[in-house]
Amino acid sequence: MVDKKKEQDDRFQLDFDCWEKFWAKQWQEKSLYQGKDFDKKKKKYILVEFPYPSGSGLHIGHTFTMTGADVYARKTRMAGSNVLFPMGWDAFGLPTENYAIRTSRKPQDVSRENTDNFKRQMKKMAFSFDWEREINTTTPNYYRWTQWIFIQLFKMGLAFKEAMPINWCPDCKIGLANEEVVDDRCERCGAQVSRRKLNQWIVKITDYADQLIKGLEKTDFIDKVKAAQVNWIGKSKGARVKFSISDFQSSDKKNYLEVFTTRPDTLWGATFMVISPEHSLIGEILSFDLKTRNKFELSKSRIQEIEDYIERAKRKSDLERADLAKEKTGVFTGLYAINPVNRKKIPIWISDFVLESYGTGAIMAVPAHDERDWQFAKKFDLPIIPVIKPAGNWDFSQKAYTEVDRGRMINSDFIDNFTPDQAIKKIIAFLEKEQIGRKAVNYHLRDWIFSRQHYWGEPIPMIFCAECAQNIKVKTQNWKLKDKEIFEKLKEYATKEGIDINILINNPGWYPVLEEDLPVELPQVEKYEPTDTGESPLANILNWKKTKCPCCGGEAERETDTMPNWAGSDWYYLAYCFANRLKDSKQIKSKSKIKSSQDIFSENKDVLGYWLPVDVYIGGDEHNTLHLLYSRFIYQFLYDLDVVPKQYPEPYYRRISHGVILGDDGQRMSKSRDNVINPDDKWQKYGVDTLRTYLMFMGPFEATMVWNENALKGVERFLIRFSNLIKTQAREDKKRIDNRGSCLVHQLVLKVTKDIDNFSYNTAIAAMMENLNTIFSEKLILKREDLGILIKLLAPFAPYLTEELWCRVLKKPFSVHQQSWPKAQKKYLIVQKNTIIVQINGRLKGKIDMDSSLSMDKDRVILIVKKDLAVKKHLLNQKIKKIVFIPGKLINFVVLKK
RNA sequence: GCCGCGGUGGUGAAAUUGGCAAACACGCAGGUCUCAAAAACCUGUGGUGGUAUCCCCACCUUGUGGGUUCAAAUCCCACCCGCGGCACCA
Repeated sequence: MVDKKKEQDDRFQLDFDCWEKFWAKQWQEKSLYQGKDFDKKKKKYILVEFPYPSGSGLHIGHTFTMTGADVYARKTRMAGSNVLFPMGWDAFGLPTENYAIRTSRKPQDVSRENTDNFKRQMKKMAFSFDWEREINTTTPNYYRWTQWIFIQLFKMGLAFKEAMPINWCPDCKIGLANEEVVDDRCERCGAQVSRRKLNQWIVKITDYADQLIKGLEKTDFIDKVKAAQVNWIGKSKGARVKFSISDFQSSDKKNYLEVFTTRPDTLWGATFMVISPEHSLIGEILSFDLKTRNKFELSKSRIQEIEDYIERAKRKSDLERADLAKEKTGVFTGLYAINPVNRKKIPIWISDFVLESYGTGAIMAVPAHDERDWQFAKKFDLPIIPVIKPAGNWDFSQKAYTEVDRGRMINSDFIDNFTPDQAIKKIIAFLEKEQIGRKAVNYHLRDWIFSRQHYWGEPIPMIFCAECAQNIKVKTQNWKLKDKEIFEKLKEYATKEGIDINILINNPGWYPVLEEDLPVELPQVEKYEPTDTGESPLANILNWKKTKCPCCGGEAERETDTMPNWAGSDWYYLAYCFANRLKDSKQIKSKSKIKSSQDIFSENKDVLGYWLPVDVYIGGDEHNTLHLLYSRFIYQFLYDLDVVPKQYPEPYYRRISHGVILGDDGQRMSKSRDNVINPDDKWQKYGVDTLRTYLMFMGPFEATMVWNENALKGVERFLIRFSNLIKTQAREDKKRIDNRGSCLVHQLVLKVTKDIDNFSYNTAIAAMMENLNTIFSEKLILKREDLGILIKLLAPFAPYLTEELWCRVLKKPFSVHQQSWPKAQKKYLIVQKNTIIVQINGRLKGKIDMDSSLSMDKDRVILIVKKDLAVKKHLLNQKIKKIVFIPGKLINFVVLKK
């Protein structure tokens, strides 16, 4: 043991083990890093995504990201801001539940252990989080408000239950959101996803699609993130157009097909229509009686063909259906539609390239001007009628012409000769006037499936009363039979709870849990195994499930689904602002009855107003379209509810993407590849400061980087040299000091400050290394105060070492992390000498150092240059045509080429 | 296909308001120290060629090909490649 220690000392010369323990204790006792509500200093809310505390502990990626955030937070704090830099736990989730099932333990216990481990590691890494504000999404005091938000969504008509074909993972036994399915496989376990129809809570995020796009304007997200979100929402502008169906009326008296198109200008070119295999019209067709079948020439074999096609489409996976390379398939329905602009009869086909979930599930096909329609027309020999004349020659039998900004309309009646752009405006006006269509927009964004059939999540705080449901359904179906008593009761309830009665009618039997009864706590259970029936394990806990109807008082049942993982992280950045008040929300609850308006957000509007918005949000690209979009949506919703401050409609101002660290083989780290870097091993071997500084030196903060242990040793060398400099010069006899040292140090202050502000940590460290090299090679002696400045500049990166050097070597007062960030002093920034670059025809021929005042004067520079031996020879026998002079920088002689 | 980002030594990279390409670090080579090794320190290190084995000089070099300019890694045009996201979205 002793030998090992000694060996380490000899080898590293950094006694990090000793200081880390010592200073960690000091910091803990003094709690240096608290953000102070309402402090007069400028506030800065610096947020890094909170982790899911998995069993394997903090991995190197977390360490990297959080170090980056911590450096920024530490520097900002030293520079005089009141910094809020909090941390918490996004602890609901499947891995914990699965682990708990495997080991027959409680998820609560497993989660607590993981959280403790993460926290220990973060403290070791010296992340300057404000631990007073720690939050955990799985504590009832926290998810009480996650549930409250859900209830508000319901009350505003943005949450409803509906039978939805969902992506079902047979391994996890859980319904997945579209976002959780990657290439037709479960994002988590990789199992092939199948489709199931289940009753699911749906949140209407699509209602906020426009607002979510528009809100981006106000933020300072990097382009990549903005683009990803806009792309994900996928807004298209166009028109909805009604095509009547020839000789047909559906059971609900509809005799038309409505389509969405972005190209209403090409309406005259529509030669057929296509509906999705899930379209409701198909059900009608298949249930035709014999007479009707004959009318539409629907022979037995044709009906069979349609049935087969639909059956095949059902079995196809989304991936197969989306395969662009495959040939178009389809089947004719026997029905015809009437093109509303030219009264032409066009056939209606079924094909799986039309998606039920986008637009109206039906399209008008314009094969001359749409690639897919063209392919379909070619396959089934349907007519291709051009309605735009391209600028040049175009062979429509070879390819569709899809441009909008060039060409002229033809074959199109009153819009002939217009450009497609102009034609779109004309035709929309026409459609609206004739009431056969209207301007419309569509989004790729789908509504958010909010139900999960698992134990370890927030219970959805809803109650279902079968009795009420039955009554409401009867009532709405047959208004005359309305039961006055039930209606009055419903009305009374609706008024008391502030819910629009129509919402209750649209969701028969569903009521939110009374807000004063929140949280709906997860019951302690024996078994967490998910069931194969599509029901949550909570469904088996009968005494928990059983409750009273908030409306009629009769027997009712709780919703047993839980919320998705994203729910808790939707508002966590708000929770940090009032984390201390979250802790005693139990007390608030017991305080008589709270009014429904007294939610925790409204109550804390002042403190939210102080801290919001998040100034810098650091996180991974994988959350750009999911977490970031969901949480912006929830914030916008709360904003519209008027429970958060009105000053700024977005939660986050700036978004920074962090990079990824690959294993030393250049591959993504994974256990199977055995290339995982464990931060614990590294700090034990090299110390926390070396690890932190290395992580920041590896490359640009947002880049993908490869782990290189040798480079880490290089950083270690730098820290050793740095501490040697401070140690030797702290005791140095200070007689030989000149200004050169101070000039270098103050220039470094400028550089490091700017670089940290731009998250350009690698160049900040490079500059410090360069500075150190210069000090050594020029054998400069630094003033004590300059040594102090160097320590402060390094402090955000290497907090332990710099504290040691500051307090114990320079003997300055504790703590370096509470010192003010150095400012570059003008008197040290005045440059005495300039290097003039001498070029001939733009090629470097020499450099001449001269007094900076001289270097600004063209004639004098020319004189000096012409005298300089090294340069002079290049100018002999040359005819100078022109001289380009940049004062203080460069002189370029343009000479005639021989 | 669409959107976004990128392509610079042996490696990670720096330089992006046009003005010294390769800072800083790794690696490598040589040296000092040592019985030896490690560590540490010092020196060198883009390529090709030239009476180049010493300083020296010329030319070439930032994915490819053009262009603008006194001057281009940086600006413009065309193309190639890589990464990430979306994708039969009407």
